[in-house]
Amino acid sequence: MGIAEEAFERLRRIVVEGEFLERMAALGVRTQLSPGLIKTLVRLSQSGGISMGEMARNIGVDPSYITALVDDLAERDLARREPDPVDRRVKIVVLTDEGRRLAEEIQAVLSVPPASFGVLTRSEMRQLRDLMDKVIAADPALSGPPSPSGRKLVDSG
Amino acid sequence: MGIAEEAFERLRRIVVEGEFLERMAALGVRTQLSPGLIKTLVRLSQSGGISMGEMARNIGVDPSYITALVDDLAERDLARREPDPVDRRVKIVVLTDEGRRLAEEIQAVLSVPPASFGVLTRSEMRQLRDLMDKVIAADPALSGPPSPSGRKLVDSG
DNA sequence: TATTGTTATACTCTATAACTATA
DNA sequence: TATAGTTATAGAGTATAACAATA
Repeated sequence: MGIAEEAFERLRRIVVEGEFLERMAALGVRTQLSPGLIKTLVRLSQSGGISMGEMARNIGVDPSYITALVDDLAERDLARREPDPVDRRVKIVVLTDEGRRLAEEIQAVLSVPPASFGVLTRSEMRQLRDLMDKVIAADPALSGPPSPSGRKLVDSG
Repeated sequence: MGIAEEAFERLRRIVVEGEFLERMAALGVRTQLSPGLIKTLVRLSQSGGISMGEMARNIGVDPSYITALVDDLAERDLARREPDPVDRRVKIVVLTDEGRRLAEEIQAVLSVPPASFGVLTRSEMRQLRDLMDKVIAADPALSGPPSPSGRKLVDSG
């Protein structure tokens, strides 16, 4: 196993096997939102208004399931459909104020590092963040910022 | 957002939003194994022989579902139940040779870093790995090695 | 004719409750 | 009586196929 593999294997274990998973589960319980709904909400808050189809490609599920997902969010008053001004087939999904608030709350929770991160010094954390930024910048699917600055799609599928 | 949050938020994005997810999906398609089965297989190869109940606690699902999971693995000749020598209620699940082979193959795939890791220099990758090791060592749920060296459970839940 | 979204439906994943065997 | 595992069943989560409206 090369160094890159070793490094990534650690990364993966920390995220998918560590304390983080429990936190996701707890988040689901507290918000009463399924993983799919949480993902949808977060992506919506990153893109600030995308069509049903874009969303389907974006989070990698079938369009018919987006209908169900958005129905669900709409029933909870977290999102709503708006007509596209130029193509009447298209519906744009936008977050309500409450949806945006909840999405931000969720993202905050997701960003809280596991307690074990406490062993790193500030300088090590900076190092880590900079390394991660370099990797993210090199991944076209990730390099769009999480702030609502516009598009950022897998799209080319 | 502090530096720790920034660092972890990047980590999380790389693993859960990047190329890695597609790879997991592709793995599922190729092996015809559901995420639950893959997780079970990998955990089994890490512990080399645990009871149904331990497994349920270990991967965090209901015991009844472990029955279904192991039934499925057994049908595919990837695992089998063996009687516990001291408690006749207990069944020990062990991988077959083919199961072990497949589990190793899966772990190898999971460890392949995304292409974007290529932007890191060797020294940066070493830095990254060492930082991750430090974090893992501080997380009691993670600090058991993935090699088949015995137990390693969440257990205290 | 092709595309966006929806509906109806079915299949997969997972949990709850009741049960059997053993302790 | 309590615990390990199983069975039967029900509920989420998600996809496929057929459809309506618009392009």
